[in-house]
Amino acid sequence: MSKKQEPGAVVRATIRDVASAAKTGKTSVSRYLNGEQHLLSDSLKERIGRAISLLDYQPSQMARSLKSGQTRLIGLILADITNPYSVDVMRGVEAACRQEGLTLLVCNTNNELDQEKHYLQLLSSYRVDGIVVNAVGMREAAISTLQQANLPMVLIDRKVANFACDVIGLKNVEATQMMTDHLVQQGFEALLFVSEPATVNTRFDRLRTFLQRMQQSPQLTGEQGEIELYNAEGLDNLLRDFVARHADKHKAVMCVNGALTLQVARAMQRLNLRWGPDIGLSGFDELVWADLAGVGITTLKQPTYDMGVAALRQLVTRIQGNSEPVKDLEFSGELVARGSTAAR
Amino acid sequence: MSKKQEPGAVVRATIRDVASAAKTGKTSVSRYLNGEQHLLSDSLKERIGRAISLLDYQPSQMARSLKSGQTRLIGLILADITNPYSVDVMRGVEAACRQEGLTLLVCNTNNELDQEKHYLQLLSSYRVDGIVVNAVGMREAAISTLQQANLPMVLIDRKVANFACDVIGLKNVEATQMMTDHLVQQGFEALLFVSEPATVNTRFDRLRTFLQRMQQSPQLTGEQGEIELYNAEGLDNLLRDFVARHADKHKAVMCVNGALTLQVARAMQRLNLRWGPDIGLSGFDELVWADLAGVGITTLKQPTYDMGVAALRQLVTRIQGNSEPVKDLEFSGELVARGSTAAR
DNA sequence: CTGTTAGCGCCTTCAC
DNA sequence: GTGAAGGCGCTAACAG
Repeated sequence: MSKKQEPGAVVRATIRDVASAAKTGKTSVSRYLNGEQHLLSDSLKERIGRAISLLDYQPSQMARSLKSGQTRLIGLILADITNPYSVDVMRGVEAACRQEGLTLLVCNTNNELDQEKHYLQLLSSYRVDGIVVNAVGMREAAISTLQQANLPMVLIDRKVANFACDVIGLKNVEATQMMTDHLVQQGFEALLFVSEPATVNTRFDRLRTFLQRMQQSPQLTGEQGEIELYNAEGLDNLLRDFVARHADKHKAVMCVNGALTLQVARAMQRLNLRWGPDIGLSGFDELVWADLAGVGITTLKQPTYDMGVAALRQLVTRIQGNSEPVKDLEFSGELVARGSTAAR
Repeated sequence: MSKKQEPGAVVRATIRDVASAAKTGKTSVSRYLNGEQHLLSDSLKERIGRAISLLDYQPSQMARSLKSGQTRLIGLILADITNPYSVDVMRGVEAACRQEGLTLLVCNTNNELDQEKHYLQLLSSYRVDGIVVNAVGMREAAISTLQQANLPMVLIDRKVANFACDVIGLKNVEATQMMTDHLVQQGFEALLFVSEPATVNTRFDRLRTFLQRMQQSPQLTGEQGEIELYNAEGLDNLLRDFVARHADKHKAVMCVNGALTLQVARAMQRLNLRWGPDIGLSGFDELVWADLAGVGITTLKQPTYDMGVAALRQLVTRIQGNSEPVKDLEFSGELVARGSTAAR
């Protein structure tokens, strides 16, 4: 009698089927599969090989991992896969995985905490060897529960409060100073730092550094604006107001990340403000289209690929038992000056 | 004696540990976990709950799936996660998964056949319930082996030769005609269709349709150029040559996909050709920056999100046992006319 | 209400 | 060279 067959549950040959088809025991098949073929006689190898391809047999990783406790799987949790930054980092992680013989599984949390929790749970319950996380928020406990679970983890870009974990990120202070100084040197007198709500430390660090730096030049104006990414009207108002209040000064806007730079550029277009001639514009994160938009948009490029590689390497050392104190691995960014911040 | 502990293999409490900590049997714990709590006495529930949180117990999905044969997991294989098209589709797939209570695992093949094979194997061996695939190439057998394995699959955008499978894609003929007609109506007389090598049917279909359509207007010139995505020099030459040979005509370039549109825009910038004033430019796939680049770039927008949703829904019907003949689900695109194809 | 038992598919001693 | 037996963590009869 055939065994219970739920719809969608696919019938697969098992090692036992192969064994009986090859008129041998499971052990020999297992040996055949695990590179111990030198222990088998030629005729047996032959029979097993034939049986495998006949039955289209594929060993169940599920069962294998259950036995071994190891999966050679790495999880990558991304807060927003729409963000080119994330994708670029991912490519680094991926390349490093390949080199280590690990397989990468990617999960997108869509900036939702629920999803983050869900995927963290899932990956953990599937016993991945480690997880690289670009967290949604910084004060969330979801992630912490897994720390106890002793599952190796590495954070990317964003830290999580009360969670001791290696973090790979940008030298935010240095980068923000570079960018601020650049704008000042180019002759801008009133600067607006636009950020999404500072729910992650990265945004906060950049803002803080910007404000500190501006305090060193009292003759200049440094302002901040906070805006939700897709609040177009609010952004228009923010910019309009900023421009109006500094009609007689050279003005520039600095965006906390690439996603926001896009929105600000759109807003400027709506307001008939040309970046370059009319107003300065710069933003964190490189954009593939930065050269194509008007006179070009100045960006602060992060070594995303290298950061991804570094994240995975660090994770691997943890997986291998490295128990040094956690550390921050910070990378320097590079200012790519373009027409949007040309000297006045 | 503690059991053998490889580095990186994490110690986890098992259901047995919980059972003994709660002074009960595994079954009760299992029941507790699987929502059959009404069968348990309050005191037992209490004890089990305490034991679970004390030991920080997390059930092993590996073992669970091994038992049930079901994973509620869906795999998504993307040829190029760098491509916004793919990411947009993915968001649709993801949303639909969530609605169905499925979990999505994403794999990026980086346009490498090896990787595609690897991930196909992997997902299959982990017994995912189904796979959505954006294949690397169209004449590859790797994917076909899994067909026999009876694993539900749906293809996105690209077909695979000799592989009977549902395909979700664009109405390429209709879309190409729309775009071609648009360029003709706008007064362009010499059109160049630029494509990456036609290793996937989508590119081929679009090219074919373009050429057919151009034959209907013998007074116009329709040419084609094939170029590798990152061959900048070759692309420059291609464009330069095209422009030179049609010095006296209104010229336009049509790009087979979004990634190529970006490269062509860059090339035009290098050659000091302004899209709009100097030469027409249009491309398949919407681009977030299409409005920001000069006078704007005309695109053919695909309903990517809806396509992702449709792909998953179709996959789910297959998982549930739907055995209708395979079908092509084709979606209409939308021409978004911008300054780059303004009438001459 | 609760516990015992028998596998899911695989790998790994251990014995022949 | 080869195979039988036990167990990885879990669920689902089947008894009490």
